[in-house]
Amino acid sequence: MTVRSRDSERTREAIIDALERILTREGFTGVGVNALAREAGVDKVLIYRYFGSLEGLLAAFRDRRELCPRVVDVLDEFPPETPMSALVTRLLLKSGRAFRKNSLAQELARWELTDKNPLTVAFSRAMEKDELRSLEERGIKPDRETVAAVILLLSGIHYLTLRESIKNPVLDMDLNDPGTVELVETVIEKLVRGFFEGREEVPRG
Amino acid sequence: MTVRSRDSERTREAIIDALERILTREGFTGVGVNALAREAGVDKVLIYRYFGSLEGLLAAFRDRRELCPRVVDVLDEFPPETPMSALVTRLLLKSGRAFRKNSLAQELARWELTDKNPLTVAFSRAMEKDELRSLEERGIKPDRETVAAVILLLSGIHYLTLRESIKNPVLDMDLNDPGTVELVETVIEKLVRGFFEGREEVPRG
DNA sequence: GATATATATCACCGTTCGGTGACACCAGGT
DNA sequence: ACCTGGTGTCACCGAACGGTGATATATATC
Repeated sequence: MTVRSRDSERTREAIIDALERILTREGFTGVGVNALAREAGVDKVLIYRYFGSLEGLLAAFRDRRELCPRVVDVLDEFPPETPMSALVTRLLLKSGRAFRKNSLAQELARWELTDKNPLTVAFSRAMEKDELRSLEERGIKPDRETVAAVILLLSGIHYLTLRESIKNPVLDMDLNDPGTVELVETVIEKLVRGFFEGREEVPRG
Repeated sequence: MTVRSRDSERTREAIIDALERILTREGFTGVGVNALAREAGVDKVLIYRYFGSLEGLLAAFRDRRELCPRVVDVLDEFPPETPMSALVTRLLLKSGRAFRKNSLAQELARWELTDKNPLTVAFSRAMEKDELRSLEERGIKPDRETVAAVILLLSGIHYLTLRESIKNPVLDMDLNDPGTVELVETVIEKLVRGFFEGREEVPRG
């Protein structure tokens, strides 16, 4: 065989890239030292050498890749007096759309539901806290119930997306159909609006 | 080795039982012909003989086991004039609690998010349609938006449950803590109530 | 140029995987 | 007694898995 690049940093990147490709293409079930080495065009011993173990590689991936797209800038277009319900609705829709377009994030979410490792844990943290940070950075400090509502709805969106992307959609709800997406988004909007309207009447549970 | 029971029906059951045990104990990643045969105390060739393939075994499991607990009888305690929002809320909470107690259903849900086979497809169908049938059997014909709302919230509940049962809870929300459960259930109740209140004002979208 | 070190390759280990062919056994009917 | 068909056991296959030790080679230093 031809001798390879002899540049350890390049090799590391090649392996991390391979992980990203395999994860996106085949999902977490395809992730293994042999498959990774094959995909990277590299001997598998280098994975152990540079990352210690598969877990180490996952940690390196976590540290060098953006795991989920930021949605912080979503709310800038809204004037400061925009009501909470509109903000939250907008946040959920935008976040859901971004998730639907991001195969890597979907595979990570799938993995995080089945396995616990440095990568999935980090992904969880990043994914969930990002949404809330985008609110808090604007001085909005959501209470526990609001946080729970956002998390619950976002989780539902993720669930439907994952089921759809494996071609086993929930109740034949095809999220590729614009009409279905509109339906779901309408429902989200109504749920959120009703939630906040109810809370204004009863500010303390 | 000692000669085995020589009762094909018993053997079939033993294999199906082994599948149920492995699934409950180790999840879908532990399901394979070798592991199944080992667990059942049976030669793996019998799996192929009696079920044709692993897929065939999954189909047999689907046909002979109750995949998810029925919640049809949940609503009987309610008088017929009970408002929709109360019915739906009650349905979601009951269904969520049942799911949280049912390890097998959780593993099937996990599987169904990652793989598509006769068992996961059947589980999906059973799980989702069961909730709606329990409404329809009472003459309640929910419209598309209500269906979507129920599905979305139920999906969220499942997501949180799966994350919690793998000890990677969403945003440190521990569903074993009664307070957290109460919080989530309160939020569900408020979301649903607000949803239906908003709809009464605007019956046509 | 010789040496040392980092780098990459190769060969191999034991295990598990999905899958198959050959054989042993027991029960039934004829 | 003899065959037949259903049943269970065993041995084996090629492939892929995670993991490791020994070896070649390029580059940097002296």
